[in-house]
Amino acid sequence: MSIAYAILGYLSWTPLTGYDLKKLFSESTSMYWSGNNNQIYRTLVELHTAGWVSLEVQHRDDHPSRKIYSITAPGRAALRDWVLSTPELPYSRGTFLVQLAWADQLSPAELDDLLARYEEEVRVQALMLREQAQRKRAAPDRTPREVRLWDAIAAHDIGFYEQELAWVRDLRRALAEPSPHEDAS
Amino acid sequence: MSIAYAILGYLSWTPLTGYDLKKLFSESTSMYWSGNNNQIYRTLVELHTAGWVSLEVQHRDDHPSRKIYSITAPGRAALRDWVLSTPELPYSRGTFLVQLAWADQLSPAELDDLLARYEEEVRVQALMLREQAQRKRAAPDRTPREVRLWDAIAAHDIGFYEQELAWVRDLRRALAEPSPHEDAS
DNA sequence: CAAATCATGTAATGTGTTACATGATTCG
DNA sequence: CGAATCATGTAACACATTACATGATTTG
Repeated sequence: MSIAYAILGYLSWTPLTGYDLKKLFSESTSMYWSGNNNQIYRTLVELHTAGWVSLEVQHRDDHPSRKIYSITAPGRAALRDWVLSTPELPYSRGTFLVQLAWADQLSPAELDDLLARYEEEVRVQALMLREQAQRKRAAPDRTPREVRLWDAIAAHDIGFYEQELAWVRDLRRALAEPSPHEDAS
Repeated sequence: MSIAYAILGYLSWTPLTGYDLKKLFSESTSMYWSGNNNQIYRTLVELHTAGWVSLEVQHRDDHPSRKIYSITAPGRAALRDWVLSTPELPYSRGTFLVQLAWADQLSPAELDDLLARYEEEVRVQALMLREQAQRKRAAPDRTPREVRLWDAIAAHDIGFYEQELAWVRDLRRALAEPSPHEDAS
């Protein structure tokens, strides 16, 4: 899809500068683009030429001037169309599964160590997200349903890492036991 | 990381051509690169200049000639190092959560319809993977532990979509109920 | 006064996909 | 004989990240 609609989404709340958007993206896990400005500034230019955002340049002596972007009516319509468009399947990615695929060359101890390191990373991440979700409980001027949706999004992220944690723990437990059926009659 | 180690991994089993690798990648969900050849052929050249693979060109009159790649000793060492390297956190991605973030502009019916369409897509995918996992139960000449690892990888994929399914069903159920705390005293 | 933050952007590079191009062989 | 598969590769483009560049303001 591209970052364009995520930017339109934020602008549908309130006008923002490129720098504001950059911060929003780097703070959010679900809006996963890593707060890199190349894409943001380029996309804002594209959105502007498409007529989906308008901009007001704020010249200020003593201050660097800011470009404040606002969503336009066509922009709102485009956002709405996109939100209603057929959703795509999500996917889970990480190099770890690829590492694991070729991990049979490792000794049992090495393999368990690898899994333990992974488990620890995932555990910390899950914990972090859970805490963060509680801290962020300040709903500004959003509707109750919107708050619910954002809560569901946060819960999704947490669930993902908790599922990952359960999976790796299961695997470690299974590998610790003697291999099944190996001495089949 | 890049596709390079996945290629080395496959070659650690048996020598293969670029075309073979292309098929392997497009068949596998966990080896997620979509079987596109640009990357594969380019990477094979890079691996060759790095000395991690060797190639034998099979000229055959009447047939298109094939380049058969084999892993070298340094290639095996590099693969082993990489497998032992610090695993990275996985991430779940999909545009759907971004759509959902701005879905409060929809009517309740539109929103539920969107969620229903997503649920259906995810349900089908989970089913497909579950069936596929059962069909693929033929272990060639792999060790029992390796079979276990690959089973775990398949289970991971299935678990991901089943978790997704449970999440979207929960959300639909929650949204069907009257909003909680809305008339807080 | 040094470091962090505000605010804009460009350059280089990496990663990934689709489509194009070529030509032989095999299978229905 | 037409379509699928084998087998190689290139071109164009989309998406993403890191690093660079500039310069003012605020904060410790």
